[in-house]
Amino acid sequence: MSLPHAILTALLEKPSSGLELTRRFDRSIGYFWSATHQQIYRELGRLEAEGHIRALPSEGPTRGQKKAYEVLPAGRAELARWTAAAQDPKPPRDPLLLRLRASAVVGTEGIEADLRRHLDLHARQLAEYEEIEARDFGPGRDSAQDRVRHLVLRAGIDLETFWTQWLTRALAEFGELPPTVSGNHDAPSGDCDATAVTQES
Amino acid sequence: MSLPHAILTALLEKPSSGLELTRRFDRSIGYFWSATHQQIYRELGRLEAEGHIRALPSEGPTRGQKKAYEVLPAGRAELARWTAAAQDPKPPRDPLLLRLRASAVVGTEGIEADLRRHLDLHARQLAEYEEIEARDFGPGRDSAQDRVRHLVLRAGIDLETFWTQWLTRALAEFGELPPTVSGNHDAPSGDCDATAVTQES
DNA sequence: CGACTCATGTAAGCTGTTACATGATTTA
DNA sequence: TAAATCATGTAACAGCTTACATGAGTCG
Repeated sequence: MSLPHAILTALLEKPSSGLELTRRFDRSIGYFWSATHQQIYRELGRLEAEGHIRALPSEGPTRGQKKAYEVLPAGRAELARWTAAAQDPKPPRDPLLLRLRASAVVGTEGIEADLRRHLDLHARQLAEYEEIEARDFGPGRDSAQDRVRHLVLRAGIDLETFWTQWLTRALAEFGELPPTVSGNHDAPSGDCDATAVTQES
Repeated sequence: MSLPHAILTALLEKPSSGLELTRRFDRSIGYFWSATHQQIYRELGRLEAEGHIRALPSEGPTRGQKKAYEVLPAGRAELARWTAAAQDPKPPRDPLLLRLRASAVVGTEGIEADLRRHLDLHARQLAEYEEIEARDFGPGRDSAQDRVRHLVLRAGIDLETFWTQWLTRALAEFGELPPTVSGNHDAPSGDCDATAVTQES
């Protein structure tokens, strides 16, 4: 149940229409919670029905006409409640790590190129975050709001740093691997239970 | 489309019944792709219908009776295809970062305790991973399979390290924050557009 | 007017979650 | 034989993704 609260946060920062929200989710908020316009329109409808937001007055037909929303007191209260409520962290769901694990069984053929591509993408994202940090969080500026926001940005920077470092290490490891681990199509898969995470405990 | 491939990987490592798979997903594989038994049974049914796996022969009724599966050649081929295929990384979806961002707007009241709890949980997970590393990846052991698996474990360790460090930093920051950022219930929310990630670009 | 873009929406399908149901096996 | 546990499932629902539909304004 995070999307409605992401929208409430965005609307508190600045009342917006559905499309404006969509664009903002492509940038700042979307860095930690992405959403498509279909999701956003549906959720806006629900939030309005629940009395958490309301459409700013505007005449004219409902189709094709911009419709901006603002947060009502009930919406702000709900957001504060949700923010303070305990929530367990969920285990990450990462297809790339899954693929790597699978490649230990079916062969690493082909995955290396994608690791390189991911490294490039994460490096770009890291650069973008660092640019934002330099621009928006220079010296001075340390209201409580700024510091909390800087903390969120730091998480983004540190996460991208982790990925670039890990992927670099992975590619180095691949360079040292015998050219093809694959080809073991019906190979000694019997004893692979002696090992690791990767394996059970 | 990752769950079926996670299951194929698990079954290649060791043919199993649904419940056995569920237990293995609670441990090793689940560290990067969790799944409940309902998901697993449904997916096993589909994989069997598609001819990717088959139930190992066993007489008797279908209910309440253990039913083990093994991967067929078509399943192995599909897994190899999926592993090698390019896939874009998806932006993380992290409720905690979302809540922190929301707390910059509605006040940090209450979230600090949960940050502490998360720090504790991540520290435990980190310790668990490091135990596995010490046990399963000591010196020696460097078959190609082992090295790939160690790489996956390293990702887990590095991720948990990131979280513990970031949460520690966040809590330190909170300690220095004025006791209550909250209370700005209808406060100067007008100019918060000058700032950050957190804000648009 | 025709094509294009902006803006809001509908519908279908898939994945993941929660709650419950049922048969088989063990144990007190 | 009653209760607990193991093992396999069913059903309903919520969230996310993809594809498509429709109206309104703009520009050639």
